[in-house]
Amino acid sequence: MKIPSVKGTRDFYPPQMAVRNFIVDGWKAASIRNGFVEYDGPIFEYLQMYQIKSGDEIVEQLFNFEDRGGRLLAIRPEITPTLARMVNQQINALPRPIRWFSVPRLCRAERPQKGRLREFFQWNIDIIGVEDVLADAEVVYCSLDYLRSLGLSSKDVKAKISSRRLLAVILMNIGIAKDKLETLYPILDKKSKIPDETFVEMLQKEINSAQIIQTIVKLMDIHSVDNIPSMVDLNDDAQAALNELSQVFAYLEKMGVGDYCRFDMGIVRGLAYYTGMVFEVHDAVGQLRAICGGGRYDSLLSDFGGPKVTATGMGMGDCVLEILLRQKGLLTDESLKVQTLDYFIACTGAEFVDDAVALMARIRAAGLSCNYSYKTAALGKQMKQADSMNAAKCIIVGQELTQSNQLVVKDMKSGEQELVDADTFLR
RNA sequence: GUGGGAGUAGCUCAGUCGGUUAGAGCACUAGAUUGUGGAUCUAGGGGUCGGGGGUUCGAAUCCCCUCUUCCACCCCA
Repeated sequence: MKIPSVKGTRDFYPPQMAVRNFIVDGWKAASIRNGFVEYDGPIFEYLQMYQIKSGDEIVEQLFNFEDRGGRLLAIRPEITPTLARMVNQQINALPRPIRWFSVPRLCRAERPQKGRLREFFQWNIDIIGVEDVLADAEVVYCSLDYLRSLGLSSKDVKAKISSRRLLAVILMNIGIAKDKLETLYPILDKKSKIPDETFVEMLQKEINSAQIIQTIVKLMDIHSVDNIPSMVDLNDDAQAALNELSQVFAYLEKMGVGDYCRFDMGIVRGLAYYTGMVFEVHDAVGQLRAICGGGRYDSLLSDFGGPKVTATGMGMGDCVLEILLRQKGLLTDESLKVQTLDYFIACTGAEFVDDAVALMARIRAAGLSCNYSYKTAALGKQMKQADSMNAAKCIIVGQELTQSNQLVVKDMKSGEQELVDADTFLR
């Protein structure tokens, strides 16, 4: 009986594993050079943890089960609640600021589609305990630093940045009632996916004033915070929020990634818990879903029973990223090389197997990678194997050993070979 | 959860007005090549045509159900 793989999961055969490692290794390297340290938690938690942050509707979107002790558990669909729990548990002992990263394997019981599977990896970085918007800028920078290191330029990807706080005060400044905000957010968030007429129609259902709608439409089209004051009369609250976001852009400019970044009021993000800057990185064409997203969430720790501590962070999944990298041809042969070897040992007859095995052990003990063929048949076959394993060098153990105690060492790239004394080799 | 496209060898696919023993390229294995790799040539293995049911003398082909996958919605932490 053949059992298929489960819907929305992937098997990582060596070539796919090479891609995954390429992505994950890059994430870790970027985290470390940006001054983050790694953490991880369990892959399942109490179901309740996810209900706290996302409500009861979330239950049907994650994999949950009851253990033999009657505990209601869920496989983690995100790691932020775990982070909040872990930080809260040791909040007084942890030196601040907390700059942590993780690359958790996550599961969500959603219908799979392009760029979204039921099991995936997600890079998370978070800075906890820094109120300055410099931390927000750093989170954006870190994401872009990674993408840039892969060879993605500002023509390939764009960081669209906004601010929940600014959005709220601007909308109220132009005459939107506070209790209308929550119904408007999803509409603004959809703007980039729908025709302009549809956008206006949706606004008309919520807003009576044609002038206010007109102002919103205009605001949605601007891509620099500098243009906002000329379009809206700002009160002190709004001016403060604007200054804050301007500072984020100023920092990003200083960090050298200003050309990747632009203001976009259409970035709202689904989660209600964002309190300040929010951002998403998209492919420049806008054909894929977001590559990454994040923002400031100042009440998350307190939602999980901890103190009110400010935080900002970002998550980036591997699915969309891989699609983009393939589209841009950035998964090179070098990055996808499944195996490389320092040495491959070929021997020309069964009488040399003992010598070859001893040599193999000596090379491996020296910390170098080495492989050999289980068959001593045709030398050509063994050379072929050496080639397919990407061996840098091939050692031929044969008559030279009995005649003059020498090994043939062949450089597979140049094709040149030399005779080396067997006793002094690697010693 | 809703709607649409697709499923034939490990991969990419051809093959349907229903008809003999289901094909190609790539990949894999072996040989040409028993002391020299990437190339070439030759041969071979590998398929219950996604699964189940139905129509029929006869189904990869037509019908129904189901599973998987892709795409668009819902949602997106």
